[in-house]
Amino acid sequence: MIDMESHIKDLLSDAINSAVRNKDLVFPEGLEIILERPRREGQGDYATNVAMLIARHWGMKPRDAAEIIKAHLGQSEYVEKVEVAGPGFINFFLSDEWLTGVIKDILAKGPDYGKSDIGRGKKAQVEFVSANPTGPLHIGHGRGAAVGDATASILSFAGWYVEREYYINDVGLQTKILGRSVQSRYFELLGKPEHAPFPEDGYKGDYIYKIAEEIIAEEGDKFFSLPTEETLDYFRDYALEVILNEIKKDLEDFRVNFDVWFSEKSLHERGLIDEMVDFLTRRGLAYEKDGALWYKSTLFGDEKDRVLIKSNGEPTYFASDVAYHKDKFDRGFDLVIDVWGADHHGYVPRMKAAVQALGKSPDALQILLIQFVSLIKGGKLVPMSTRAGQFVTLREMMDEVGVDAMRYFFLMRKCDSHLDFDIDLAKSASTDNPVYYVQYASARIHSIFKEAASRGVAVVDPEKVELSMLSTEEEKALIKCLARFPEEIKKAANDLAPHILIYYVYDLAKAFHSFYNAHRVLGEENSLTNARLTLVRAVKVVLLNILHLLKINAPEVM
RNA sequence: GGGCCUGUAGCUCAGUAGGAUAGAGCGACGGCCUCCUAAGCCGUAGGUCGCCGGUUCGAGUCCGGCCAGGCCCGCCA
Repeated sequence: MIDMESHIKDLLSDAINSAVRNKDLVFPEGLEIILERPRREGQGDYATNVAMLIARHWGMKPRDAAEIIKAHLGQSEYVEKVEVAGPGFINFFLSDEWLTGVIKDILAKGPDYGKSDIGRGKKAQVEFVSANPTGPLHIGHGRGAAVGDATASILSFAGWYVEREYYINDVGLQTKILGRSVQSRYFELLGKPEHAPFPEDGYKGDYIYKIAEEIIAEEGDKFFSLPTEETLDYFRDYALEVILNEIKKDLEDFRVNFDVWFSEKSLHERGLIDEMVDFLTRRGLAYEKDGALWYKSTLFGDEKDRVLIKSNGEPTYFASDVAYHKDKFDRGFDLVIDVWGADHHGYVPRMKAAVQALGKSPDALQILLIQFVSLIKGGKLVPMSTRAGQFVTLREMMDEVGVDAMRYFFLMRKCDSHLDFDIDLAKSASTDNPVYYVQYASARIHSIFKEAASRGVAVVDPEKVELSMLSTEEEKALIKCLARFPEEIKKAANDLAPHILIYYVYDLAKAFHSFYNAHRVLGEENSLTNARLTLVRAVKVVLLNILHLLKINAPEVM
């Protein structure tokens, strides 16, 4: 099966070239032929505005240029008709041969249908979630997890080599506060709260008590006799490990698996921060002022220079991050994608500036900012505040609404749009719920095959099926929808935008449901039943490919 | 004060490098199961794309200025 888009582009550029020769015209410098898919019926399957772009160079009206190009177009068995329309569009109507070719192509490729090679095997890394291991994941992390994971899957499907990575902030002030919080609860539970007062900005959640209880169960009161400063590291390390394990389990149950768990501590232990500082200093990109070491990020568009090493000798969080990103690029990634909460957006310019200091294009780092999620329950906003320890955890949500609905809802919107997550809607087994709508298509397809088997209708080799019998409006619309999948993958990969696939899979389910309601697959005359059954097989392939990619279940029965 | 994101139908949102008559879902209204799952389908209504100006053959899309909402602006992490 040929790539229809490039086929039509070839036809067009050949036509323009021969028009240029015949009519003694010029071929405009840098002209690029763009195809689009017209929204409206009657405007063909593909359209181009190239005549409108070229008209000025040829000194004629757009429609006249379009007619000249059309007159020079070569024949193609896949193109049924070409029309000049509107202000000067050239519309291509594809033939029935093309439609049947789509179905055969899908069934031949199966799970590979829709794959692309636009990544050309280059290395991409997606770093996401990376929540501090100081407490359980909440729903905001869930959205980042879904978006990061789906983005990675899409890139992989589009021909990139992809790794998923989680950055563990296992050093620094927050971990110390965590340690103090647990230590304090430990003494509190043992009736000696005065030994270690609860820190002012400590972690107040119940999980801190649980960890303290575990320690009591394992170690009893053995820390009574030791100075609290000496045992702090124990409490901190213990808590970090417990919490990180919970995070890992939450993510696994959310169907996210990381290739690399990268410890910030290891950056320090391997001396990578000093190495980075040397690197910048040697290049004249760092200077001392007020006893601190500063990075000249203003050279690369940041609004002010940033401190790398504080006057007390400690590196800033930013320094760790620069060293971390240097390490990412040192590991050979061509594209590094960071998924951050949108509240970190002010951090983007300095990170981009850092990437340039490392000698990379700022585009080698792409940052996806994940906007906040508002939970709606009973039509009302669920109040949430991390500071007050009042938040809904990822685990609670998974238990309440299920992973399929969560992943679908988190992927449903552009990641930089606020998301209203309607819990009642996500849970409802009703027509309103888009997850069920899409999954219902899967269940119906399975039901057709089950019924076919019980009626003794065999699956026939697509080459031996009269696919030309698929001639109704709904059938053609469904096939055209199937044919869009590879393009949707490319779009989603280029834009790092999983929501494109959610919109597409919804369209596909809609086209299928329309077909299903308008026509019967089984019980028709043999050749028609075979043709429709073959079409349904193709729908199943595409539907499953998408749902697998997004890690949403495709139930056989609902 | 500066910066980033958002502003499209009653609600929630799409909208391809600037293209043709503005797109879905929900909600509202009206139809469709003797039949492979009605968790479905079909139809109707609903819009000065926040406001004003500019760029051009053409602007929801690009530029400038306002307005509204959210977020950020530390030798915190």
